[in-house]
Amino acid sequence: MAELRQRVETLINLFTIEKGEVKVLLFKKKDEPYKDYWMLPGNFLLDNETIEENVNKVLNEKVGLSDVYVEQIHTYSKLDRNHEERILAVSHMALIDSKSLEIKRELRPGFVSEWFNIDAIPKMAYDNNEVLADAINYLHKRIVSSNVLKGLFPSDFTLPEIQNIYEQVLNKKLDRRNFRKKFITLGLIGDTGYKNEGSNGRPAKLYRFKETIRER
Amino acid sequence: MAELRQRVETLINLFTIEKGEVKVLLFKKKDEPYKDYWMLPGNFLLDNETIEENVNKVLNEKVGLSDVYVEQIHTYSKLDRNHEERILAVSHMALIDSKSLEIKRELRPGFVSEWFNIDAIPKMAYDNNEVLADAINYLHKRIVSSNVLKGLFPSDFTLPEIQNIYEQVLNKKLDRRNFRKKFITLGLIGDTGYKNEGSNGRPAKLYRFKETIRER
DNA sequence: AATAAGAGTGTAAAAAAAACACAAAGGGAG
DNA sequence: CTCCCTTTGTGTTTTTTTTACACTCTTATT
Repeated sequence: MAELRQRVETLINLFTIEKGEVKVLLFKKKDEPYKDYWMLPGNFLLDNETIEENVNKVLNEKVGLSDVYVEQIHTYSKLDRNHEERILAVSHMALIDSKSLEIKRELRPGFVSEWFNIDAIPKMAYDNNEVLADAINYLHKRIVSSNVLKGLFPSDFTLPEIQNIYEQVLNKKLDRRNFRKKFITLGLIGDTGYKNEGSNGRPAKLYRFKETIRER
Repeated sequence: MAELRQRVETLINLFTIEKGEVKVLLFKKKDEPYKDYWMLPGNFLLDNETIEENVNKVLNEKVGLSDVYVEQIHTYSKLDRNHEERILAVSHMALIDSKSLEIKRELRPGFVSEWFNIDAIPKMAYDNNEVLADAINYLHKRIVSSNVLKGLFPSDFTLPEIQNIYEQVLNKKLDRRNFRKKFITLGLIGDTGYKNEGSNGRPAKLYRFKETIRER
C-alpha cells in the first residue's frame, strides 16, 4: 500500500567567489552508499520546521554561516533519485561573499568539505550532479535579470573583479567599456573613493553596493 | 519529537482562455474546514509516484485532461499554511487550450468546479490565494520570455485574440502593429490562409503555431 | 628612466523598441 | 445598393539600447 508521507531533504548549492573564481561547496559522504563521493550539503526536513528554517539550520551547523542569501530552485521527486526509498529534494541557490566566509571558515569540524570551481565539478553521489547543473543554470539566469550578485560581493570590489565573475557565470567574454557603462548606470553601486592598491598594473577603483536592493 | 516524514500535496494552477479571457480552474471544498470555499485542485503525493505523475493523475481524474503543459513553480512549507498538521505544497502552472477543454468538459462528476477570471478571484481556502497570486506572477514572467502560450492556443487563432491575452496577462495595452511585427518575426506561427468569418468588422486572418517549440 | 601590466575612458554603428494614422474588409441598417 | 459602423491590417520615423572598437593613464618592477 502506498504511503502518504514522504521523506524530504533540502539541498543547498552554496556559491561564493574565491580568488576571482566562482566556487560551490561540496561535502564528502562518510558512509555507504557513495562513500567518499562528493555531495551537496542538506538535511532531512522535520515536521516542525519550514524549508527555509531547515536551510538556515544546515548553513549554520555545517558551514557556520548565518544571514545567507537563499532562493528556492526546484523540487525533485524521481523514485530512484535515492536508492532504498524515494526522498524528495528541495534544491536551493545560496550566495555568500568570500569575506564573510573567511571569518567563519574553520568552524564545524567533523565534515570534510571543499570548494570546487563550477567548471571542475567531480562525479557526485546520487543525482547531485544533475541538481547542481540545474543550479548553475539557475544562477546563470538570475545573474542577468537581477542583482543577486550583491550576495557575493558585500565588501568593496573592483569592476574588473565583478566583470570576471559575470564572464565565468555567463561563460563568455564581455567588453570592458560596455560592461562598466551598463553596470554603473544600473545605479546599484557607488564609488568608494578608494583604490585597490598593491596589485600589478594600474590600481582599480573600489566600488560598493548601495543599500537598497530591488528586483528588475 | 519531530517527525522525519511529511505530508506533501501538489497544487495546480490550471489556466485557459475562454471567450478571450484568461481563466483559472478552482474547485469548491466539500468539507470543513473552509467548507464551500474555493481551492486549487491538487492531491496528496504518494511514495510510489513522482510529483509529475501525481499532477498528471489529478488533471486526469479531476479535470479529465491528459497531455497538459505543466511547469513546477514553488514548494511552500509554512507550518500553519494548513491547520492541524503541516502540509508541504508543490505548486504548478498548467496550461490548456479551450478547444481541448470543451471536448473533455462534462466529465468527472462529484466535483464542483468553476473557471474564474484571473482578476476576479474569490477568497480561497488556506493560503491558496497567495499560491495563485504567485502563479499568476509566474505566468506573467514566463509569457514574456517564452512561447508557453502555445499551451493555450493549439488550434487556429487570430492575432487580435492572442494580443488580447498578452494584454490581460501583462496587464497593459500593447500597440497592434508592434505586437504583430514582433510576434510574426518570432517565427513561431504560420498563416493558415483562412479567415475568421462571422464576427463584427473586418475578418481576421487565422494563424497556427508551427510544430517546433523551443525556449528563448 | 624605461617597461610591463592592467585600469580607465568615448564615440559611432547597428539593432531593437516605441510611437504613430490611415486604408481595407466585412456586417448591418436603411 | 449605399452608407455607416466595427474591427483588422499595414510602414515609416524616432528613440533607446546594444554592440563594436583603440588609445591613454596609473602604478609596480627593473
